[in-house]
Order: sequence, then structure tokens, then C-alpha cells
Amino acid sequence: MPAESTMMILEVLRCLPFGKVASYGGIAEMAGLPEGAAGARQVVRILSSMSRKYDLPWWRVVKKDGRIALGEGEGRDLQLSLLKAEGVEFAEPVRVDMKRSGLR
DNA sequence: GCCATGGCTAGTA
DNA sequence: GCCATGGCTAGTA
Repeated sequence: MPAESTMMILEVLRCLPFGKVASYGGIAEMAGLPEGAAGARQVVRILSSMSRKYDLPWWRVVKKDGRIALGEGEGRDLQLSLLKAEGVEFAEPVRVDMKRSGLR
């Protein structure tokens, strides 16, 4: 059975609405984890290891400044197309306009 | 650049 | 051991 913090993060991820994105740290905060990079790391780990298993909307998570965290060949292109398909607004080629499409 | 953090998972015994 | 962060700092231009 996963730890409490893991369950909270999974819950928050499952609630990310279509057409909106949130940052790694933002997810951690919504899950009630302590502030700081540690929580964001937890989110990173969960997304990379459990996205398939739990059918998580991994593409709706980006860096704090809106940039796509994935590199070329790591799924960046797929993430971009999935986000665009949801109508997410971009401020730059690989940077989401957080003002418009960031979760508030 | 560098460093902090923590639970999962694959792989071994 | 791994992991798709994030904040701060030293070092360069």
C-alpha cells in the first residue's frame, strides 16, 4: 500500500482538469506536502514511475515557469501535442502561458 | 553548478 | 538506485 503522501499526490493528479496545467511544486502543495523542492521531487518520481499504472494525466504537469520539463526524445513532442489538443495556451514554443492555462 | 528528499521498484538472496 | 524540480550561489562576461 502506497504511503499517504503518495495517495494524496495521486488524487491531486487525477483531479487536474482538461485544458489546465500545474507545476510539480504546485501539485505537491495541493497535496499538502511541505514546501520546498522535496515535494516536487516526489511528484516527479510518481509521474515517471506510475503514470501508466494509474493512468495519470502526466502531460498536464510542467515546470513552475511553464516550460516543458521533458527533453527531446523523452516525450516532449507528445506532451506538446496533447496539451495543444486540449487548447492549452502557449507563451513560447515549449512554454505554457501559466497566466491563462495554469491552474488557479 | 550543487544540493536537498523520500518512497517505489526492479533485481538479488 | 531512480526521478520529468527548484532555489540558491559561485563564477563568468
